[in-house]
Amino acid sequence: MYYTVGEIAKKMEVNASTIRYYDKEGLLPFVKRSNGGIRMFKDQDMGMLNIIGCLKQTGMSIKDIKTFVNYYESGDDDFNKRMNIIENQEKLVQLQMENLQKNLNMLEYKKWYYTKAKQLGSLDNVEKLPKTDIPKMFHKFLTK
Amino acid sequence: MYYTVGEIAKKMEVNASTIRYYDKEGLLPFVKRSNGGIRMFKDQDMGMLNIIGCLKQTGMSIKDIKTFVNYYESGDDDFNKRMNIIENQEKLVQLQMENLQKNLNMLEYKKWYYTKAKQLGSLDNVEKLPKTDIPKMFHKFLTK
DNA sequence: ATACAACTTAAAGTTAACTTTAAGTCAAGA
DNA sequence: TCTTGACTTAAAGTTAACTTTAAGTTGTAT
Repeated sequence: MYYTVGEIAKKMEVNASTIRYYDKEGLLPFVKRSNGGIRMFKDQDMGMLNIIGCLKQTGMSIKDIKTFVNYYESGDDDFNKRMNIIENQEKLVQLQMENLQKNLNMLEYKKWYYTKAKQLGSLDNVEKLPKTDIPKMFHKFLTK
Repeated sequence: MYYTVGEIAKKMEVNASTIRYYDKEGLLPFVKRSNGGIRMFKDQDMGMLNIIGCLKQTGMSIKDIKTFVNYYESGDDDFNKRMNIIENQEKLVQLQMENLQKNLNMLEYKKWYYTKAKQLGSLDNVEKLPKTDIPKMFHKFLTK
């Protein structure tokens, strides 16, 4: 069972031209062609397409994804290189999540701030609140 | 107490030219100038700089941050607009985190996969494993 | 008063990751 | 066989968010 570039694009929820671009950049060396030159994706290719999508969604550049893909082409003999890339990416994702969590806390603070401003009638009145009236979790966001 | 563009850039861990670019794009209408034209940042400005940094780090475009900032300039009278932006951004951040978590799970699967390949001697041997030998949490990543 | 590091602007340059265009080819159905 | 929608490539275009450059100004320290 084979899939065309358009079918794969739909599955991956990207533009077909994006898939062609990835191919041109060397991310899809495993994709075979028909006699007429049409790309023929196999079910078996989905594993690689998914990991490529995963690396892309977690911020890896096309260039670095290419490096990763090329370790596959060079055979079965060294899992460590691929493993290192995966483990490093895992650490990067954890950092991204920690950073997002910090930013989420800041947004929570701003929400509290505006809610309080509505209650008290103005932003100035929130600024005048004693520190004891500000939830402890928000103290780190105070500028003065 | 005033800070120059360079001092603020250091605090925010960005290039000074980035701050100037943000100013040019209308993100910093609250920054006053000296008679000679030098930007003078106040401690009081840090709150806005921090929320700008937060919105930027969570993926908001310069254009949309500008919209948010402009609600401040238009005064104290409508917290709802700012609140809506903050709440919407919060939802976006939650989606980002959920997405990162899914990708982290995929990376975990790949790590398991390579570890297993090392144990069994080849990638093919991992492919041959019966489903019962694959942790349940990874079943969703199986392509066949 | 002079030096000099850091500031100023406008404009041009950079980068990554697509996206579009143009001109043509493939392959499945009527 | 013909039509037609989806495929092909190479090359040019787009976008956002900076970053650099050039030429000049400011302000602090000696």
